[in-house]
Amino acid sequence: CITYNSLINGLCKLQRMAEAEGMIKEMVEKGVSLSIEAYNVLIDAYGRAGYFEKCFDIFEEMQEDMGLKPNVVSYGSLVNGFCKKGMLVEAEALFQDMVSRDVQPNVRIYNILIDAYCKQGELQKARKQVEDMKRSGISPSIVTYNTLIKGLSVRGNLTEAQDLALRLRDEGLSPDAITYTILISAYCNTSSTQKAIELYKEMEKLGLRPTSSTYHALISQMSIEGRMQDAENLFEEMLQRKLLPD
RNA sequence: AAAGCCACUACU
Repeated sequence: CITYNSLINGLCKLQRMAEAEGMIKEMVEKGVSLSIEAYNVLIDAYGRAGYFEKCFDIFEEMQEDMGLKPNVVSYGSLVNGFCKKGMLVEAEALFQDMVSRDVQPNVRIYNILIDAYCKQGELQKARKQVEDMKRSGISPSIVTYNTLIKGLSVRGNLTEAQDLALRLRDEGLSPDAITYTILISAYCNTSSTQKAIELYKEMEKLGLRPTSSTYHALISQMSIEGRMQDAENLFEEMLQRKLLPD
């Protein structure tokens, strides 16, 4: 099962979807039972490529051939495909369709929608989606917060982004390396270098591992400011951590 | 060792 999945997944990632699909057809003909995961990776790959018709075909095929009902991952994959192409109307419609079929949403599919709203600059809709999610009994995850924090940062609302980063603790969550990297990059981009450095230190204190993009943001900002020694020190530190410069 | 190896967030 895992081997089939990784094989199909590998083919999909290599954009050899026709082969992946052919393999599935062959398996169906031989009467080999296919997992829902195998179908889902196919939906994901076609969705990312924008072949939405194909996705709907697969939704039907999986039911007809294997009696598999699409689950939240099947829907999530296609909703994500729509969202990444900016097709929010279709994404919302599909989400509603899923709910009407009694497939329970989870935090991840909400996050997909929330991210799409943020990327379109629809912060109000994003927040509303978070409220809807909470009301239906689903708690936000750190990804939910990171998504909102990024959305706010991009629109220059760093104050609120920073505030959210504090408030996520009220939900029993802890910021992760991505939370810090988003904020550090945002502060660097607005030349609030001191603030960025403070966050970097805080991150260290919490034992969160900076990534190469965390360093990249700090080092390039320091270079811009002519703080070559600081930049070099950070560069050394990055190398010591076996992170490659990007 | 166990887990994980089907969809979500920074950078790419």
